[in-house]
Amino acid sequence: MDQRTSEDSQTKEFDGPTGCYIQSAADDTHVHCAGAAAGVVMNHDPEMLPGVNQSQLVSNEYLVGTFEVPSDNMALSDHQCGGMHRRNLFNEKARTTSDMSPQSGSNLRHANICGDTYAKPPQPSAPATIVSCSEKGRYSSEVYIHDDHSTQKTMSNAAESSQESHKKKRRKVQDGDGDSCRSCSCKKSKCLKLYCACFAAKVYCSGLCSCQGCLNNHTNEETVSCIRQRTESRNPLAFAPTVTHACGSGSDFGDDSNKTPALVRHKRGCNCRKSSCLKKYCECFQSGVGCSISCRCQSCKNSFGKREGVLPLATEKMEKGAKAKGTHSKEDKLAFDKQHVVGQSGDLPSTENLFAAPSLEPCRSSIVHPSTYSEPPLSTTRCSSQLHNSQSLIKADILLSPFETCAAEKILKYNSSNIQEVSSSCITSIKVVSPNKKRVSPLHTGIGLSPIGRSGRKLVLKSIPSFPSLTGDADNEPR
DNA sequence: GAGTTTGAAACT
DNA sequence: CAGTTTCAAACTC
Repeated sequence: MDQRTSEDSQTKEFDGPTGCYIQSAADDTHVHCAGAAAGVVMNHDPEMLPGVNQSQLVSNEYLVGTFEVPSDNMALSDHQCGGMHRRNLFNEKARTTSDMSPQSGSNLRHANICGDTYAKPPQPSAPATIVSCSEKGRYSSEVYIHDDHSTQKTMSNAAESSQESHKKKRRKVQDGDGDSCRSCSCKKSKCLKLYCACFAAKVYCSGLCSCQGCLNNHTNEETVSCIRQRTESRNPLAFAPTVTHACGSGSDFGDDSNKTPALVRHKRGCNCRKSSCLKKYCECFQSGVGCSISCRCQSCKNSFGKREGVLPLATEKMEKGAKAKGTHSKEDKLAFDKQHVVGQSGDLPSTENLFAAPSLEPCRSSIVHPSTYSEPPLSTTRCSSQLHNSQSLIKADILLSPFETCAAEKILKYNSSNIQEVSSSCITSIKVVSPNKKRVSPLHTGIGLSPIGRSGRKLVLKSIPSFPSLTGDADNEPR
């Protein structure tokens, strides 16, 4: 039965943020994506490109073809795979082992086992998928990925064992300390939304994952790239690290050694209501950092530092002085925070504004684990090179880069021309723990190093337009 | 291991 | 932009 013709065997989902259609069918896998960098026609849907053999199509960059993999050998190394990253593998549809015909050609699989996608477990409910991306006609190329049934079949063994250890793996992974151990268990998002920890971390899903219908793999580079761009265009901070370490003294740990340094905070903060920021539901807690004024949590009891523990820099020093005399109640602190934040925001962007700017992106990439970060880091040199004088610095500070915020501070402080030195030491993201980037709260300051706060001097930032999209404006910046 | 809870992300 | 829904991880039993 050709399930592609069956209406009830298909589901189509329009991915609003990405502008893509993800269409699922019970029997086939299609990725149709007019992606940003597409220009690649891979293994095709024979219905769409009749007469073209799956192995005949060659991408612009990689050979697209098939190769044989023994059914019990799922762990070819990336080296073994060579450059054949783009291959027609989709694990979407888990086939029962009874469907397999090892004696036939079905054990000659189109397997995407390169790199971190090897040994990817099959996707039990995985549907065929069509991803169709179109963005205002920008893209003219398409990517077709035709799922080969045998591909799916061959993965089922791995899937079973993978599913078995799913929970253990998940816990283990998340107890880990880096992207190298990241995994996900996505079932519906196809690992193409920020729900997916791998996608959010800009890494491809790996054999550690137990996701279903995963499209976040080397095979779908174009699709992933397309959707990443979409996601990022919607929220420039979508892939920014959530925990940052602003520049400043390393001794800023406050009085409580159990608390994280005041400058290490979740960039957007959490929004916890019931967990009291004491469970891993809380992104701050999960990241091992205290809550900050950026948070909107209720009943914060974050053991790494309660919400009131971190104030915008404008108030931080004042607060330190206050702490020496005693602690504030939370209500007092909140009132205190609000007062100061509002006071600042009227005249110029708060430091969180600066950090929340899309410009964080260029610098983020430098801190993502290189082995797992799947895209070339954006140039941090660009950021630095923009800072040739105070004027351009300030502009860049707003429009481009978070570490330039710090650079701006120092420059304004010292009127120094050693921008690059400064910027390189400014904001360091210590961990990409929780990839979620939902809110960009413009009015609070969590980790900022506001020059205002230190000197009381009001900078000439208020006339600077709010944050443009990262890609566009950043690219337009003078270099 | 299944079911529930939680809060971020996505959607309307 | 606020409210709602979806999603996957965290958690509980």
